[in-house]
Amino acid sequence: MGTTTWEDPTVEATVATLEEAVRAGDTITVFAECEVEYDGRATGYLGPGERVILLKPDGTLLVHRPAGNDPVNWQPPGSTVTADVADGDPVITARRSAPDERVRVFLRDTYQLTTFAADDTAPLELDGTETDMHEYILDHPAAVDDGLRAIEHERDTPYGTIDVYGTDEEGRPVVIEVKRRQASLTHVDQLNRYMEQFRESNPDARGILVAPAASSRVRRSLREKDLEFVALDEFATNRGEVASTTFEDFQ
Amino acid sequence: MGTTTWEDPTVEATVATLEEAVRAGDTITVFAECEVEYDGRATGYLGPGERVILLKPDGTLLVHRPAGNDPVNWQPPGSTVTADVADGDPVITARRSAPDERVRVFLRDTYQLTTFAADDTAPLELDGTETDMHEYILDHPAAVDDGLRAIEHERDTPYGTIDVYGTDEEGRPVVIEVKRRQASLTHVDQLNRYMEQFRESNPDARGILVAPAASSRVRRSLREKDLEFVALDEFATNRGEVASTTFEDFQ
DNA sequence: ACCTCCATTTCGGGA
DNA sequence: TCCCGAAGTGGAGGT
Repeated sequence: MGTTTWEDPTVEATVATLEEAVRAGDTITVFAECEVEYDGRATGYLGPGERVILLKPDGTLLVHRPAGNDPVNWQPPGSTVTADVADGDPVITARRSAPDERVRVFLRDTYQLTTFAADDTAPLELDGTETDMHEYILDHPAAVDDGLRAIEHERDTPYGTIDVYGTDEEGRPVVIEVKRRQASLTHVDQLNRYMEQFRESNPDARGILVAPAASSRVRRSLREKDLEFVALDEFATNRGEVASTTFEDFQ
Repeated sequence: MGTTTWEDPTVEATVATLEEAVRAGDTITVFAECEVEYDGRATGYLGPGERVILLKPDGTLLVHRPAGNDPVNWQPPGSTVTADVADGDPVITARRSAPDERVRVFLRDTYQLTTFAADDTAPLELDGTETDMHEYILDHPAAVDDGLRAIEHERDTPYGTIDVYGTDEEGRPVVIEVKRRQASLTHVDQLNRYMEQFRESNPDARGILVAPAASSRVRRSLREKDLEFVALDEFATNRGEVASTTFEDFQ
């Protein structure tokens, strides 16, 4: 709790502060002009520019430009972060193995450095995921097919995991693939992969793709493979509305 | 260039500074204890905790916990960011349409706030991508199949784009799907989708999945669909080695 | 705007 | 550890 900030720190102060903050398990930001080098699964180089660098106690390193959702360079959790001097400038190195890769940030001009002993244990509560949709179907099988029953969840097969499994009114096996957003051809592929295998031993099995919507192309592809589509609105997952939800709703 | 920092700003100063910095197009970080509410494609709530909030002039909002590569809450570029007061605390709101969604960050205790007029136009140079692997195959077709020739790149078909296309020693068409990492069942699906269509007019066409490795399940699935697998090491993309690459290599 | 597919995808769960 | 599939995926490129 609480932050400590250095403005325009010297090279020595930057390195010493980074080393100490990493050792202490602080969360750190650095505002600097820098160059970035990455070597691992791919190889990258980013020329000089002004960025925000974020270091976390779990070994995460993020380099953010002034635009874009994703960091321009990064190293995921589990990396080892060190600071030293090269060619008279501070260098932050984040390295990990499995895969063996390394990011190095060359601080050409360090404007500001902040350390922060952050404490955060609150869990993120998230509703409206695909799992929520699975549960909705388990609770309301008729929303997918009249007479659907004997429901099973996350059934493992040699060709992947079936989202929801059951039998229909006539006792035929039903394999259901659930998507929380617009269905695509890859989703048809996925269901088809299960069904090709499943129908070898259950020729009359039905395969149903459940999603809020599907293009005509997806629907055609399903028909060609003798598969079905059921539109189940995403709001079936009980999520709120942007316009009406307020902070108080969570209290 | 240069940063301005406020320590423990008042509620009024926080809101005024945020509004001014957003208007000015600054990149902003806030260290604070906060709660976060999200409503849009899904619905989320994150209880009190100490986090780093990053705001960018393109409308990006990121809320980072002290652990994890990904932000715990975010709003992608294009969002409209505003600051106001609710229940006596500063609130940052980032909203966008298409999809209509909103993130609100309730600052319960603002430790520090920094604004940064960052200038960064350097392009990221990245090698070792899948495109690089395509080019390697075009230059070294024998690495995939002896006698492979008449190579074409990114060949459009009515059912998707084929990574690499050619003919083999016997003149049979060859469709190649390239993956820069371990092949998975979804990659088999993708190649199979092209091949099902392609073989309707070219029954003797070969389909090859090229990747650094593939599980036995993937290999079995390929065999069953009369498709082939060729292991092509990722280092074939000419990328460097972690142990030997230095900053000087880029100069 | 929709669709497709890559990504240094990351992340979580299960075997 | 590997493998598989979801993600509020984001981002790019084409139509």
